Amino acid sequence: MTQPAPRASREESTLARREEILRAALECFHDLGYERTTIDTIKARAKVSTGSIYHHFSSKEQLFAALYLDAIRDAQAFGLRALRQAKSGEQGVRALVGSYLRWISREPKKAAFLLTMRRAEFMGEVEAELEALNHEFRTTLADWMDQHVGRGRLPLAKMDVLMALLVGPSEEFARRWLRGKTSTSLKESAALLGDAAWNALRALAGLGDSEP
Amino acid sequence: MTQPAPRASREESTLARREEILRAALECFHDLGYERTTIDTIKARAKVSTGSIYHHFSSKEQLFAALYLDAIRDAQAFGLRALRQAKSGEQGVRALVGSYLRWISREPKKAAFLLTMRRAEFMGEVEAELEALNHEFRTTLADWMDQHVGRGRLPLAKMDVLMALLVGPSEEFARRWLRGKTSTSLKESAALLGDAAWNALRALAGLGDSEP
Amino acid sequence: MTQPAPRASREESTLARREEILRAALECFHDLGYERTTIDTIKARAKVSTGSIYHHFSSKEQLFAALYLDAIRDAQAFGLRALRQAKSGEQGVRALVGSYLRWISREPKKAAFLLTMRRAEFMGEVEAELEALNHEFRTTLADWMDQHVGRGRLPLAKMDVLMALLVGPSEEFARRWLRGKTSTSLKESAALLGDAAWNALRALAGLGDSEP
Amino acid sequence: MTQPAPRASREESTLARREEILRAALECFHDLGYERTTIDTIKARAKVSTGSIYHHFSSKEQLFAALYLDAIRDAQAFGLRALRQAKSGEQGVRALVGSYLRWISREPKKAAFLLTMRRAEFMGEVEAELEALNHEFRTTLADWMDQHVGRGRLPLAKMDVLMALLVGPSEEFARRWLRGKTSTSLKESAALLGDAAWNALRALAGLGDSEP
DNA sequence: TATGAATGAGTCTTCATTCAT
DNA sequence: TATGAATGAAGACTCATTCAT
Repeated sequence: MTQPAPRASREESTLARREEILRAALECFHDLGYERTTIDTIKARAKVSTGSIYHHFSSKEQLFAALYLDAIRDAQAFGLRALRQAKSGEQGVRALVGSYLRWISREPKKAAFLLTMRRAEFMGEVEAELEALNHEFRTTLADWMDQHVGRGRLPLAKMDVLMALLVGPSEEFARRWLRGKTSTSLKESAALLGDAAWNALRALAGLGDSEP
Repeated sequence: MTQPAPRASREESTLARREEILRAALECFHDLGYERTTIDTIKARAKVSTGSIYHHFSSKEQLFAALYLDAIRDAQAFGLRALRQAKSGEQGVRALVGSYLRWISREPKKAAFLLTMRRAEFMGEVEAELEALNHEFRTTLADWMDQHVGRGRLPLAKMDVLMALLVGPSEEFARRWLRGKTSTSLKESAALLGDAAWNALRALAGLGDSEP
Repeated sequence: MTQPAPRASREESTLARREEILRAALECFHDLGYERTTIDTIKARAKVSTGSIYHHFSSKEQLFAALYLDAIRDAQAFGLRALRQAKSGEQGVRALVGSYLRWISREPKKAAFLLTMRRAEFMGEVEAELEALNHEFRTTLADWMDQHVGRGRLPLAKMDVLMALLVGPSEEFARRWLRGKTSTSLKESAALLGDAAWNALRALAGLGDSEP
Repeated sequence: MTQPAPRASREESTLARREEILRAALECFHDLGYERTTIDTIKARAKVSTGSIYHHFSSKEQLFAALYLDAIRDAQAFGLRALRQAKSGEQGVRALVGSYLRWISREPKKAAFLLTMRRAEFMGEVEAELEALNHEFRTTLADWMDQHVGRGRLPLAKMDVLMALLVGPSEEFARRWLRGKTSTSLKESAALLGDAAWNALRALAGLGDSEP
């Protein structure tokens, strides 16, 4: 049932090396930005050889894109997990906002990557995967809303704005928090941002002040 | 007897050339991104010489930063003008949101620059000016709130979150709109985003459903 | 007999400007070297405009060459004056060495220029003048030797070596002194260097220990 | 069973490439001067890539400095070897002068580099090594003098001047010879320059006409 | 797979020089 | 004559990428 030891160890170390490169690259991009980060910078931080980086990633842009995908996958998984466990509409919205902020505080570098380093030009190679992720997220969210908020209550035309109202404030606040420009902590802001998200949703869905 | 013409023409053409470079650079950065835009690209689009670009801007990064400052100055001026003309709190908040969205639809490239191209690494040289602009904006907004919403109603600790609630949704929506990913137009979204901003402010300030 | 004032003042100021540029350029080249000195550096130090520099000198290389000529003319004039006043061979040789060292201590930057900054590649434009200066110096010196040391005592074949023996040590010492690498002062060294020059000349000329 | 060949070949070729670059650069600098030599010139003459030059040397200036160090190391080693083999003071001084001139005739380009191309501005990066070389040379020479000329006969204060008297004439003569401005050959001049050096040393040390 | 020397196209930037005012 | 903005050729240098070992 166990795999032959040597082979596993080879694969493990290979995987570990790939992870190490990703980790180092994330730090470099975060600290220096895309253009000030060179393959040499990453090589030095990851303590691997140039060739090793190119063995795992086909180009600098692709490495960047891989990190972006990684971050978005992480954040979405975190959010969806919270949503699925929620019993009511209100609880779900608050959980979504809260878990997003919690993820940001746990993975500030990934979050900074997601929120401030997007490079549309580099996404070409991973666009399909990116689309798939976003589609799944939006579909899941829409389904959940149908169930918990009421089918048909949110016309498609308003979905765009709704998304912006749900995540916009959290992302904007997080962006400022990541720059160290807030006096409020992420945790403190979670309740207020959750309130606002829920209120906005209620208003948009034309619900009364309280759910029956 | 005075000779204003020649002198003015030299100064004018000098200024014009600077503006032309900025305009061309904005387009290039917008269309190609920072790293795919070369000085040669800008030079060709602005129809100036390499040296001329470096006569007006000390580096590619500084040119980028100048554009960023330009955009932020533009957007803030637009928003503050709307705010100052407002007679009531509600009107002011709606005007702020509305005018911001209107500015975005009028200057989509500057807006894209502001919302999607920020490069913290490049701001070093203009950080002071950037700080000054932001400080003035926040101060003006806070003063206005004191007057129209009620002094003391918005504790400082909540200002961070309030700002995020006011502009976050508009910016998030605009980001998606600029990417062509929305089915709603900016204009249509303005009312909903204005509602939401005003509701969020009311909730945060603990105001009742209607202002007396 | 006097020239019209305005004209004189114009010419004077023009000359003064030229001198000012030369002075500034000498300092810049001395402090920074040729390639680290830009026209802008000189312009800033001389407090003149770019155009003004090009009004007086046709190129950076020519300005450099002008300074070189200036320095060599200065040094030679100084040396020849001393030589002409000498009554005997010994006195002449010592005076030559001594006055050279004195000039170096008075004009250390010009001396450094002469001794450490020669750029053969740049001398093209002033080669003729340079040749003329050197020819005159060598001729005068040879004539003087004929008179004071004895016609025919110094075969032409040995003139090369003689020149090296007369000025080589002083220049080598001066080079080190200019770099601040000597513990002896120029003044202290003058007597020893004068002795050596005279001894070397005597030996080469096959003279006895003392002149009759 | 061992595989020394491939590994050695990699190292060898790496070293060889570095040497090749140095050789080509020496020729280029010699023929064209520093500023008229471009990296492209060197690359063409050495038949290597631009990147390879920068793999071995961090900048054009540093490449220049490396050549300077190389030349000085070469010349000093040559001189010191001659000195060490000498049995007496006189023989040593003559050997030093003679071997120096012989080195110059064998390595005229390196010698020209040393004697006419020094750029103090570029030495920053190799200053320590330069100091070390010069210190070793002077120390060795001083020790040798102590043994062969007589301890204490040469007060430190005169060492500066002595050095200038020993090498100044040879260097000055060589400079003119390298420019093709001498009618005497290096070889012919060696005897005269050796005589003069020895006489100057004797005079400075206060020795009589002949060593006992 | 790993390594790191080699590559060379591509860029930013500099700076001597010109010239309209 | 003086000015300094404009020019653009030229150059140093970088750095992603390749590939022989």
